[in-house]
Amino acid sequence: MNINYLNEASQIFKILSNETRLKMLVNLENKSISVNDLSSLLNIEQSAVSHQLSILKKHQLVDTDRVGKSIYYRLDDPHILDIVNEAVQHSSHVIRVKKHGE
Amino acid sequence: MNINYLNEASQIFKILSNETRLKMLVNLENKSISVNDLSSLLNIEQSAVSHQLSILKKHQLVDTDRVGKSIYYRLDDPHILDIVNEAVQHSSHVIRVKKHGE
DNA sequence: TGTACATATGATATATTTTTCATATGATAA
DNA sequence: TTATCATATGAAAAATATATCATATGTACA
Repeated sequence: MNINYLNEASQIFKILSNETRLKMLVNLENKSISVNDLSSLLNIEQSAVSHQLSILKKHQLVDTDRVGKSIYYRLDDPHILDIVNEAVQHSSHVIRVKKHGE
Repeated sequence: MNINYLNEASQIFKILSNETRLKMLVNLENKSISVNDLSSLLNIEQSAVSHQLSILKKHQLVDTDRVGKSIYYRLDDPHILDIVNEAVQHSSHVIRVKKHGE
């Protein structure tokens, strides 16, 4: 394991450690969504959504396009979802093991 | 993407979002290490090490064996390193792209 | 131009994490 | 046994992250 990137890796995990941001990324998997739409979709107020999106954008996980008055967000780096997937699989596995004592 | 596990996934990412804990997991990849040894290895005081290890243990990423007076920690779920690896690869890729504008 | 809509941003409040300090617990060996 | 070493733990302090509120910015359209 290349230990030099552990600091960067921890940054990535920090970004992914927030359920709201995860939901955003997953929802953006195959389409762009405007800030307002994300806000109502996730049931989180606009300002909070903007703040979180700015974090994702700062770290180049998403990028934006303006369409009229709206800003549409889209994944900038779909590979990030592979990491999310690994974690989801890990979770579902752990939960299965707990339930059935495999 | 199975959206039901996003909460659990965010928990995992929360654990992995701390560089100290990442270093611990990576160092434990192929051997057990005592608390004291981890403390001097990572240059972090014993109490802080114990606190972090207890988090890892609570989430079943590590487990312990007592040897004499020492407690040795070992990975309980090596699969977690696959997730770390994905993130490390992501980081090194992003950094390469930044440097060379691939 | 001015009004409304969509989003961003800064400051502050709130919540969560991490470290530190003091001390407890548990095992070994004299 | 008791002195010492190794680790754990609880409480408080320090550091970070997140949400909220007020308001600024930018665009479209009457």
